[in-house]
Amino acid sequence: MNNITIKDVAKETGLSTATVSYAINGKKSLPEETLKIVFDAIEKLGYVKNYSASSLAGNTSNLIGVVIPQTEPGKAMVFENPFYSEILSSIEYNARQKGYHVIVSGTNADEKYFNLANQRNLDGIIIIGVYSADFYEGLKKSNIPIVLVDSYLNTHNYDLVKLDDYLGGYKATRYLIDHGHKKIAFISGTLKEGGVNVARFDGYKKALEEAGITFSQDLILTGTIDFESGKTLAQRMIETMDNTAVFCTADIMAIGILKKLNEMKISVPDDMSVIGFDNLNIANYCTPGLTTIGQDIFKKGQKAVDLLYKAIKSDESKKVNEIILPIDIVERESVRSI
Amino acid sequence: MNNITIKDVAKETGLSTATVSYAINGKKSLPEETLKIVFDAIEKLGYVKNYSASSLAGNTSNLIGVVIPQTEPGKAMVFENPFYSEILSSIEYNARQKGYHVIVSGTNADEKYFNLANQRNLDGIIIIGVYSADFYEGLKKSNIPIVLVDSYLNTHNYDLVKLDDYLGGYKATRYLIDHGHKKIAFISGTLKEGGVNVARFDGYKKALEEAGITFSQDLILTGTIDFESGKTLAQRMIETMDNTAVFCTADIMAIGILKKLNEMKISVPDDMSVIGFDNLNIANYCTPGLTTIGQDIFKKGQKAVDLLYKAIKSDESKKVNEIILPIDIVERESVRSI
DNA sequence: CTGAAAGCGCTTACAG
DNA sequence: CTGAAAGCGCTTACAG
Repeated sequence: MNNITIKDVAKETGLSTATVSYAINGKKSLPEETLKIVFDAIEKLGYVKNYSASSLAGNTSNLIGVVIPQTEPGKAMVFENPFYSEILSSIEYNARQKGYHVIVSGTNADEKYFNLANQRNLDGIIIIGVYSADFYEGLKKSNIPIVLVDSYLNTHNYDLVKLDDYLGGYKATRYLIDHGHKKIAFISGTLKEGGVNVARFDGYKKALEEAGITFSQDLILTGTIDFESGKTLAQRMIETMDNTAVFCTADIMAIGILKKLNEMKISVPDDMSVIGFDNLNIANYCTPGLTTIGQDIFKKGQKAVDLLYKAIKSDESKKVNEIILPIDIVERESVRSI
Repeated sequence: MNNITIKDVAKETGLSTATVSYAINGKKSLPEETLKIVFDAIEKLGYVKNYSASSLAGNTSNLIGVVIPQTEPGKAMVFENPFYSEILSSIEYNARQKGYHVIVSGTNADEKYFNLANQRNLDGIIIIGVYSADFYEGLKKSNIPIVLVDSYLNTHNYDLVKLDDYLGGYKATRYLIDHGHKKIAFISGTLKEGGVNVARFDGYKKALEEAGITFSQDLILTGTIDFESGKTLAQRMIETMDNTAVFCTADIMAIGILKKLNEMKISVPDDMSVIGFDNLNIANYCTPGLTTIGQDIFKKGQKAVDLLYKAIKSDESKKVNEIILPIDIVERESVRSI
């Protein structure tokens, strides 16, 4: 308590608090000498900036918010899908390198989030996934820089980073076709407008069409993006289809499929080929290893932070940046040729 | 921008900012009428509290910090072990219910963390795992309430929540013994003083002793708590021991063991029985399902928040609280009788 | 190149 | 029961 403040540094150096502040924030170019004096004193006294004060006075909080979808409104366990913990980890790391702290909040992503943004005077927000129109409207009221991750819904012209999901869907399906499969099921989370699943679905259909395979709605199954839903849909798949392969748009669901098939004594890949999407760590952990469409989640987080940082720093220049990260097939053991 | 402030509310209601503040914070008991007037105005104007200002003026930030161990100093990917994302999720959720936001930071848990605590004026800190003496020293300087999770190193008398790790180690080993195993390997992360592994190790030895089985150092292997290390140690285990079962003190490592054994064509549980610790989601995802010592991670996070909240609110009354959560065996398919 | 001073939006003794 | 006012620790025009 009774902390070292900028005043103490001023006293110690014989300079004014203004000069100390200028030195710390590098907003005015001060002579080398002055800088050294200030930084020496800071070092000596062990001064650290009080962000509450700085945020109040200057309207920069060095705090960024990350919005992550929740399975159910108001619930915990935002991280049941490891994709989110992996990307959050990357965001936190990259933000830290730039001097920002991260507030994750399971706040229902509705108008309410706008409150958090104001209460904490967030410098920027990274939004992962797709939300209701209300949510974006609410945020629009503030002028906080925003970066969208994995969203095709961008009526507000925010910066965004995503994958070529269409290509991913295409490649996954094509990979199965190249391995001789013709009856290929498609399992995913809800086909929500603006979400990644729709794009992946389109890629799936394109690959089918290109190979002269007739698309059938009977091979399509959707649920929620979690392990249990994967299990449930796997069972339904076995009961209602005679497919030889399945493309599942989320590894966490694909793992559920693997598990259920194993329980049903259906061998992967001997009796059924499975390909996922994400290349989560668990795709590597499970047995058989899951062949999947790999994305670089660390880089995704990094790019999101980079874009946000630029937007925060440059206020103006509202040209929209869109970064599309590459995807690749990661071959493991869950697909076989027939 | 140009936000609604307490002043606007004061103007709207014809009261002073002091009264509005009192109403919001409920620190003085105001007449029902006044409260209603204030809250109606707040509702009408859409006022939200500016936490920066509140933190500056009042020294309560409604912000809590969570310290999570890092595999390597300064690195990202704090969440390679899903245990951390699971407990963080619980902490965030429970903190939110009480009106707190959470800052996770991969800050190296050294003296530096003290800076974060000051910069952000944290109301409290939850520390998961065991750190260097420096770290605790640094924190001691502030008077911020702290709750330790999974630590036996408590020279500073902080509140803490943990498991009966000794009992867990005992039960796991006993379970294997009851299934006819006598040569039981022990695999864990570093046996760091004050950490959970030491306690689990003691439980392991106790069970052995009780069953009249001679302890052998040759059956002990330690590494880092991650998937890859699990794989590596599994190989070493197979090459150097003739055990029939292994107790691994972390599911994430046990999953690595399962994977490597599968690669080596050693069947679990036919050729080798494996029991883990944690009951992570992935213990359920993998095949065969991992039998493990289950802990309630959600509750662990919840209790940590509860203790912290009490400590924040009650300033005084420095009696140390210690909560020990129960553990249980979760039976799946990775252990067989011999 | 540097400083005096106002102000950011709250909280809280203190007075009435 | 309510209000005037000081103060928390910064930042930033403005002046010199």
